[in-house]
Amino acid sequence: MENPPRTVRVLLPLPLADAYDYSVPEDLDVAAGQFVAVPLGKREVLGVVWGAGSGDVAASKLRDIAGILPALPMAEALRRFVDWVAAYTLSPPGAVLRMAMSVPAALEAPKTELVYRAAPAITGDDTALKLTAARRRVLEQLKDGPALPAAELAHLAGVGPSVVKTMASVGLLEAVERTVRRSFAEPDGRRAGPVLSAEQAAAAQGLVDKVLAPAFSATLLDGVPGAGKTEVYFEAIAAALAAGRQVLVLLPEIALTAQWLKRFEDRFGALPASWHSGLTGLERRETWRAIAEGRVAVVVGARSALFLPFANLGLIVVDEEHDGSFKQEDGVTYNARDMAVVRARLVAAPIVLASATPSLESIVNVRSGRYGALHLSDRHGGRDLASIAAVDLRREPPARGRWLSPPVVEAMQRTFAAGEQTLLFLNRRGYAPLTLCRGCGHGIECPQCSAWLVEHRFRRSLICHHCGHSEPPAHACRHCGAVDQFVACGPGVERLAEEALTLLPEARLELFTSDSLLDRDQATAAVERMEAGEIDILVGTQMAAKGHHFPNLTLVVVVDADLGLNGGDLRAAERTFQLLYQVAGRAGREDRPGRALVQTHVPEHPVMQALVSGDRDRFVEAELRDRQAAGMPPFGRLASLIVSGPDPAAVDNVCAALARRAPVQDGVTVLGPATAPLALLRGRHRRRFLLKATREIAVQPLLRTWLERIGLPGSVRLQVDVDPYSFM
DNA sequence: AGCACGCCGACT
DNA sequence: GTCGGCGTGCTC
Repeated sequence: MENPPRTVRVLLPLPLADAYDYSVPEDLDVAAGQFVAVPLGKREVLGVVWGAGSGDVAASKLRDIAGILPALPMAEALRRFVDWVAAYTLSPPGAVLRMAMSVPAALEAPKTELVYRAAPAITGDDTALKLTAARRRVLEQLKDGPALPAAELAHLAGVGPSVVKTMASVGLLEAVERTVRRSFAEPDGRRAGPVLSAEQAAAAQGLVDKVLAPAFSATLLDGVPGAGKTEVYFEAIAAALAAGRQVLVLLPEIALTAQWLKRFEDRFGALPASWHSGLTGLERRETWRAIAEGRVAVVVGARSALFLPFANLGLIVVDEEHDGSFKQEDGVTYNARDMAVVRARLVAAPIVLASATPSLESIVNVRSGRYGALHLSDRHGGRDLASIAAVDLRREPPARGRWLSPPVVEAMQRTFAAGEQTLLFLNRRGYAPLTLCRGCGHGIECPQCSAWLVEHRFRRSLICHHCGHSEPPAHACRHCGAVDQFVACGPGVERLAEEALTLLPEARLELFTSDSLLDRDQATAAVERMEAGEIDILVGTQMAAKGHHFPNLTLVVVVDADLGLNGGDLRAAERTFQLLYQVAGRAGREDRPGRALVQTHVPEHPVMQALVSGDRDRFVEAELRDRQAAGMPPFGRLASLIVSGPDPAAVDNVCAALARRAPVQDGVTVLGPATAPLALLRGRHRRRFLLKATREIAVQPLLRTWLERIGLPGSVRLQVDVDPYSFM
């Protein structure tokens, strides 16, 4: 009797609702986690065996698995992580799997090369075969060393390539096929670390204990800038390395700098593997494989590194854990910091969340006992925190058409005269955020978004910061036809640079933005010029503020501290405080505290008060009270829905259907539909709903029921964002 | 995500 | 008359 066909569920890296069943040919031996090739429609795609067949599709529809890929199977913990993230974010599991299969080339058989070794029965003093001097040198070379490729062997033995070939053909050498593997430098966890202060040593020991446990734990490492958080978590990394476990360090992309890598190399004698958008295809493939095979011990990367196939993960570190860029906003919307905690739990490993300005979420998690906490209150090098002063723009406004107030100008002049460096910080790219026509008063708008086009003089174009649309600067107004009547309104970093140069024409000034520094190398070079004192004034966006320490930087000017407070979303105050505190912390050097001048129209605002007084805790308490009173995160839960489409009527229809079926339940509030602040984005009209729930209520089942039977016309998209950060 | 099928404008 | 534009829908 014939066996019934075996079937398995195969998850495909596509945004399908669920895994598909496939039948398994007799001659294949499949196990959960294996990467397989399967037919899908007319093509063949790669997927992962997710488990036993579900049986809920007709046997006649089933197709055979085409083959098993010669790659290590995906570990169960990673498969469970994919399912977990999908369920939490309400994404199709395949869309999450896609992030865990970002390097399909790494699943193919690795390249091989022929290497040569001495044939077994032959030794260097066998005289039966013609052992010329050249041949003897070749065998000598192989005597104690590894097998080698022909070219390398010939070179090392000082013979021509033909000698090796002939030796192989007469049986003196034996060719073996070997897979080509890039080797990775091995950071040394046993190297002596720096001398730590008593406080640092105690915190480090706390983390080391967690690593040695080894079990899931989450610890918030909270320390003022300069307190040596990095040195402390490096000790945890050292312990993990010594225990033979892998380590993942997540950094915001922008903080993944040459300076951080150098500190790591100084401590461990080798660079970690880094994982970021700038890797080439080959680098990705080799790194991915080496991580899966456990040949890479430490990976530092941006949020996408969270989905790498670690063989033996023993520690996760999330540095700058408060940073908003851990939240992915497109595709699967997930927060890499929060999901990192989940991944740590699934592999039973400790996680360290480090920050000088922890998120309110993490602070509340510490208070509720879910996370442990370690505090560093001293600045290790004896360097004092910069003194922060607010400049009241209402009392001391800049000159007309200028953006720097008199006290700031004076401070810049003094700093320059003293041979020290200034950072002008303005979180706004380009020359001017708005271009108006004097003739009719119309601003130049993006044709596909409800947003102004930002003038970029550096790139000679008007650019939409939301969709990337760019057009040449106009001469005639499209509305009234007036020629050359355009006027730039408001400052961007480029305009600020112009002003700074009119104030200090002899100063060496550089722009530090993603527009002027096009890649990692250029950014590194600019940092090096700044470190070497070849720059007097650095004008930059937050790119300049994160992940760098400049020893001769003594003046930091926050040109528009109110910028982040506008719009007034949930996290505006928290985010502004974190950013400005971090920027201000750039000022100061070993022998002298720096100054930070914060230009604001609202010096009485709690954020400014907290910055000036240095009283972070009071600010945090006030903010927590407000959030609790409003039932907002971290005390309540939020999920946002964005309905978008090219046809506003179709979008409104979907919104009406959603509004009719909105959940009605104690502890749950649904706000909307409302026109999104970015009402038009890439030609799509957008409406928002916001679901607010108390902390005990899981929003996912609620959302699933709500959205279950909402029909979407093809052109209308519905985007779900659990724990939203952006309210645009 | 692809790749088909499908129904309306500019070409041989 | 067809070639082809991308809207809509399916893939175990």
